[in-house]
Amino acid sequence: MPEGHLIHRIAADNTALLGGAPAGVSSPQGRFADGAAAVDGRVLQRVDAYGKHLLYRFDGDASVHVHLGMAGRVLLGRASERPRVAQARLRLEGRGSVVHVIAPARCELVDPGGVASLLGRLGPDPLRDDDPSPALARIASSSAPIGAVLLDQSVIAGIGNVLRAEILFLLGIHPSRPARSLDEEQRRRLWDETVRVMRDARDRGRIVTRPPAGTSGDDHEVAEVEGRYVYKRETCGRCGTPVSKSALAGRTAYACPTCQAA
DNA sequence: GCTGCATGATGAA
DNA sequence: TCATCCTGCAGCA
Repeated sequence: MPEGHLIHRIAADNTALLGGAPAGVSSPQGRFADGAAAVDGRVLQRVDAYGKHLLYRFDGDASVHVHLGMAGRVLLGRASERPRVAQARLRLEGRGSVVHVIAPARCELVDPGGVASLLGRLGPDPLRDDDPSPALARIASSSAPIGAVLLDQSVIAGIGNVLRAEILFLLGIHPSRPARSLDEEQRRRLWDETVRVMRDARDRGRIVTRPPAGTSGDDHEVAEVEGRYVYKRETCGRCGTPVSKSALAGRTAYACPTCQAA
């Protein structure tokens, strides 16, 4: 269930493990057998991340495009370990390491034209040092709620439901506010905060927006919620007001009625 | 055991 | 806006 920060982390890890060497490519589960056979044995140059998309770039202008959706996962390990081989849609092995891609929503072979059309559908990626101006222009002119605009991957690539909730909280902006009601300063801060939060999340491997208060529970789930202000919380992590939930762009949007101006 | 939801996206209506 | 696909899992019977 990865947002952009984890996709970038996965890309960097996969490149470090498998990049620059011939890769054994297969589809143990079978549904990507043809695509895997087409690049099996070729050199895997590197793995790139664009928003929530992964591109495994092979010699010969062939790439494997992976999108994990909500259920997908990527497992990394030594070639000897790793039990879940049978259900992997995509398996890559090289230099003593193995990568398993489990349950992706998308896994397909693409040529340079396919890569170009994919990238053409994505807005600037806060983790790629892209120029934010196209995204800020879209926000400035959109009458849709800012909470819906932030999930639109053609505006900004890589934001998911957790980041949307937490970034808007940090800015004190309610998700149902029309995007174009943000002033220039708010739009600039929105991009800057997004870059900051996503870089931090990529480096940590998880989204933490709320500084830890005391030393409490060792329960992982509890700790996860404690690191956030509103996402999936009952009460605001800053002021204690009950968090409000609403549907925006088909997903549950979380907000604090006190800290986030409507 | 079954249902529905989830850190996602698409295509039809 | 809805149905659908990818899977796992919490909640319920």
